[in-house]
Amino acid sequence: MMDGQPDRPALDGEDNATRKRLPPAERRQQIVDEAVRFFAEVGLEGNTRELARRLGVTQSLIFNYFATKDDLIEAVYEKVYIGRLSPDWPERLTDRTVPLRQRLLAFYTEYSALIFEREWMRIFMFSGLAGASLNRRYLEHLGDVILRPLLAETEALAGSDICPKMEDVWNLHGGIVYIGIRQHIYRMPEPAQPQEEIARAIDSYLTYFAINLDA
Amino acid sequence: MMDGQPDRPALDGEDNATRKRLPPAERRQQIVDEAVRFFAEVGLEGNTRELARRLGVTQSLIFNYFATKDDLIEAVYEKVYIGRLSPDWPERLTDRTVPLRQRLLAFYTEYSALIFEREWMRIFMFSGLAGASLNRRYLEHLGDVILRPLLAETEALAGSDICPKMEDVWNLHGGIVYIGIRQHIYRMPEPAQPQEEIARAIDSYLTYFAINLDA
DNA sequence: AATTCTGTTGAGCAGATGATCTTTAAATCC
DNA sequence: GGATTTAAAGATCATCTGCTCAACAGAATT
Repeated sequence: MMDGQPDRPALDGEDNATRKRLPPAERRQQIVDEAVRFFAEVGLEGNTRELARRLGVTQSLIFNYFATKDDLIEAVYEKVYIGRLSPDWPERLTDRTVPLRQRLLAFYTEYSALIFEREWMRIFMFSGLAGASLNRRYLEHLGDVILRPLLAETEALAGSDICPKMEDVWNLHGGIVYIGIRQHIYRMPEPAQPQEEIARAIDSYLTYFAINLDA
Repeated sequence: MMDGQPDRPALDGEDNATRKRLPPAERRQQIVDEAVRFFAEVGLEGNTRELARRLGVTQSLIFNYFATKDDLIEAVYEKVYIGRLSPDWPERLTDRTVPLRQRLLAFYTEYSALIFEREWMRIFMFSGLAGASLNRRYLEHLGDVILRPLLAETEALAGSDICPKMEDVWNLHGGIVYIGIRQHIYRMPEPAQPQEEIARAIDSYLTYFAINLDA
């Protein structure tokens, strides 16, 4: 710093009292939480000084909790990826006492509520572009525990002469995810009825395989 | 530079002869071309020294052709975005002497050949994340000149009681584009039969509106 | 109240990065 | 062939950025 100004700026309001001497676990989490917001906004190349400014702490403090910036980013990944895929979905998706359409609606209603979130969408995209293996692993996992079972359910009910394939399930999934991409990556206006949009995508999928929407 | 090494590194083979004193227009284009490849690979925050190294020129030369790095990025956008949407598609998509399925297949075959390209896909995504207005403008344009006409064509042929909406067209489009995203952003393995995948997405779309696939 | 412990700060380093400017040398003109 | 023009190189600046470390001060312990 040229002018001798320390890295720690004037605090912007609110947390003037809470700023000092937090229990390490709490401070660490505070840093990760803010880092998620920050990196989601500006990208993973956002600098640690700006992040520190937003936290109302010095930049050096961050390196007290994370040896390197990459470690911090790793913690951000963890925070963002963990728990995104609820483990009970595979079971609920294959519960044949419930109509398939209803299962699909339930799943994509919950799932879209989880992922149509600016922070998740953008960090997922940033990390994907950066080549993080987490993305591929996440998608492979999704393919295994959600989409593949879904294909089996479709096969079990398919009435037409068209044989369901994995690509069809990916197409259903992609069409729905693209709603979130348009909104949060390209910042297009939020759709008026995202729920209905999802429902129509599901109906289109089911209709293609001549599956009755009521069962 | 600590060791007095100039910014210009040893040339990597091939262009040892062509390296000097090109006509300005040619050099400028050479820089933009390489910048597209480079930024597509590492992101828009890729540094100019590395870019210069790849070009086999000094870093300062780049600033002889572009006042700022932002100007260079602007030129990259131009190069990548220009001509991506062929002006004769709106006409061909509305040519009702051809079956709609055939028109859709022709369009998405050509369009996917254009956009399922790593450079385009990634620069489009990088610029979208960076908040470049070009993205939104491009998508709005696409909506106006491609998707909206497509909706009209669908309406004209729709046989079922379901009224086609713009969201349905976006869903078709999104599902197809997502194939490219999976491949080039998340680096999933290339689909075995992208053409067939596209055809099935189109058929699913048409079937939903009870449109005969042959007309 | 004095001491110890430790979360936090302040100052600064080394290397990276966008940008500038003087100098060099390849091509063109006379 | 010498002078002129102008791409391109070389050197360097100011700032930024990840990271380090000694010093400080708030809280717990005795």
